[in-house]
Amino acid sequence: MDIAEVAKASGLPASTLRFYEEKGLIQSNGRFGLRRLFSANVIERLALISLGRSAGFSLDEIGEMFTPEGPDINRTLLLAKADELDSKIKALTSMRDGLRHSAACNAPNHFECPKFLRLLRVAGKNRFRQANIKLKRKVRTYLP
Amino acid sequence: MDIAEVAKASGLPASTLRFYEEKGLIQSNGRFGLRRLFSANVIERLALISLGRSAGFSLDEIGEMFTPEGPDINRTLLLAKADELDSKIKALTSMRDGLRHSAACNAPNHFECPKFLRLLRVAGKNRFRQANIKLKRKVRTYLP
DNA sequence: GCTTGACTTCAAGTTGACTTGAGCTTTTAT
DNA sequence: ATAAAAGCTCAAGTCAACTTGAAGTCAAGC
Repeated sequence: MDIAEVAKASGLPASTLRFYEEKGLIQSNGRFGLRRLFSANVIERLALISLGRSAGFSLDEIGEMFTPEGPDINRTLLLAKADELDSKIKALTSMRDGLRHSAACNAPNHFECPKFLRLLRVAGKNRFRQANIKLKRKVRTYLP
Repeated sequence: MDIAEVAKASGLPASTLRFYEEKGLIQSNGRFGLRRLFSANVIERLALISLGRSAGFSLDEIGEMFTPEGPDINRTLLLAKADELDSKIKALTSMRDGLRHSAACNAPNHFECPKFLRLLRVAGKNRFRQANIKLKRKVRTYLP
């Protein structure tokens, strides 16, 4: 397949495909003149990348999942990611419930609605930041 | 409360709190000298912001949820966001299942495991990009 | 009364994930 | 045979969400 076909099939712009190739997330298997040639299985790989992105993983993290550094390290990493997703799913679910409730609720302000506040507090229990932000943030110096 | 107390209670650095205030996501209610004073309810608001961020909303989107432009527009927006979250939850769930399966599976490569590929295809059905990326991306010129 | 340390502002820097543009080459349609 | 369309590379630009740094202010403790 040439890059335009991959773009069409995956829904990603060609520039993104070149960028992903440069990052090592996908491979082209040869050239026709200058032009990259891709094999069909790149589509599945791109689907997985999109899925991972939408789940909040960084491209680097997705890359790690593809290239197991050792058999056990990889397994452990995958399970850790799965657990991370679990708490993300919980947060999303309470966010969703909160939004639905807010839409139905006739309190003047969501912050005055006890149901909303309860959802907020429940959700706050498994609080976390986005993975890629968490990783790069240094130890804070604002606390004693 | 002064900014350090808010930082401690919310887990966010003071610089972020100033940044959020500048963006209009939170308000300080007065000053003591130069120093901002916050009322205690800012903590709940920050919890909601963190929750929204972890659910993948941009700060601008979160801001929109706070400031209803009209009573109905707001309600519709909230429900739309809730639906968006629903498909996000589905994607995360299949991603999580895929990861857990991969960790347990002994196929040499996840792409050779039919169970994994099936999960991938199911997840691909409700494919989407991250909201903030989707919003800024122009109409693509790569397709005919 | 002066130092200290927590605060302030404002501008500039950073990071991840792409996109855009310039300038070139190659394929394809006429 | 030639021009348009599609690819290519490589550098630079963009955007959101913060962070960092410099330079100043101010209340509190000694």
